[in-house]
Amino acid sequence: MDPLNTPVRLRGHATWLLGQASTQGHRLIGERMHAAGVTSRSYYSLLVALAESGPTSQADLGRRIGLDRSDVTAVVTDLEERGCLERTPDPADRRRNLVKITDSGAKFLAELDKEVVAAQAALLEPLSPEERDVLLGMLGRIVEHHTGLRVSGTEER
Amino acid sequence: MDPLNTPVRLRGHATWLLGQASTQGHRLIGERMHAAGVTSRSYYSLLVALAESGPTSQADLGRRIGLDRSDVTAVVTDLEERGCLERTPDPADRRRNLVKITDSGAKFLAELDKEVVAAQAALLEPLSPEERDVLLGMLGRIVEHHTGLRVSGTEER
DNA sequence: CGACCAACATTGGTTGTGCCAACAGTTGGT
DNA sequence: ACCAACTGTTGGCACAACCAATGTTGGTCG
Repeated sequence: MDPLNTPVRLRGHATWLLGQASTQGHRLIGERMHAAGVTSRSYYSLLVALAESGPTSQADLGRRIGLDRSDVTAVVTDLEERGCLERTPDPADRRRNLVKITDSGAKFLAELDKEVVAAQAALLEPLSPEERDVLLGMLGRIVEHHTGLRVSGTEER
Repeated sequence: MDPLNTPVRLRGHATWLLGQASTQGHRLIGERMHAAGVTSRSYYSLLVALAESGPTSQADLGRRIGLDRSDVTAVVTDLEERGCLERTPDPADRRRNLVKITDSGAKFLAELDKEVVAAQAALLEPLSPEERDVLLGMLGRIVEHHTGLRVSGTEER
């Protein structure tokens, strides 16, 4: 695109700016993810959710990261083939699969995490540390307002 | 998704927050656009670009709003059938189509504009007017830094 | 002048992602 | 015994972004 001639009226809209900024962020993350051998951002989300709360069902994982059950199946299958997680039938509830992260998976997640953190820094580069906090706080409030999500950093009393 | 159990590590990342906020914005705009009889956001962008700078070629329009030439063709065709714009071969350069907005198109754009502006307000509702300015300013700097775009509000000297 | 390359609009196709529908197996409650 | 709800899986749809090939026209350079 020709950045210098973007219509003025568009550039002032929050939705447009958010979309552009989000695209840049996804681009930065996508590049680094791809270099680490992963095509989709869902892989990272799922591993994070898995590491944060022990063995769970696939449906639960999907609900937590906002991924459809069907898509969870694909990601889990792929990550299982890579040895990043184990998928075993839950003896207590035979509908479920108990998904557990492996040591190899944890190492892989650490790799991805480094890339993701680096991408954040690259994206926010033009902002000072204080400004970054302000930005994250405001974005958190917006997301919280529209989704009911309790974003961290809101417990200031 | 289950907003209450989103992994903490995800919620703190700027890319995740930006993605969520951007999604909310697109949802709000999408709903209102759909109510106004339009399916894609590109329609609005294209009309804005067209209104802002007289008759132009399709390629130019596409470059300005970041839309592929092929997609521009589809949108222009549809908008032409609705009577929102006129597409005539450029006598000076017979490769091009001269695209010009019509009165009816300008009226339609005004309608869409109302919806878009309302969507901005809805999205930023939890922020004070001053905070909105700060947010837009910071987002502008991020976009500017990663795309080379000169976002309005940066000419402070 | 002719040869060549760049730009234009159009058609058609590919990819990635989110979402929905149906299915069989399972659980818990009434 | 029945029924509603849940689980994992497969398959498909819709939409946006993007890419490739085509026929045409403009401009440039030898």
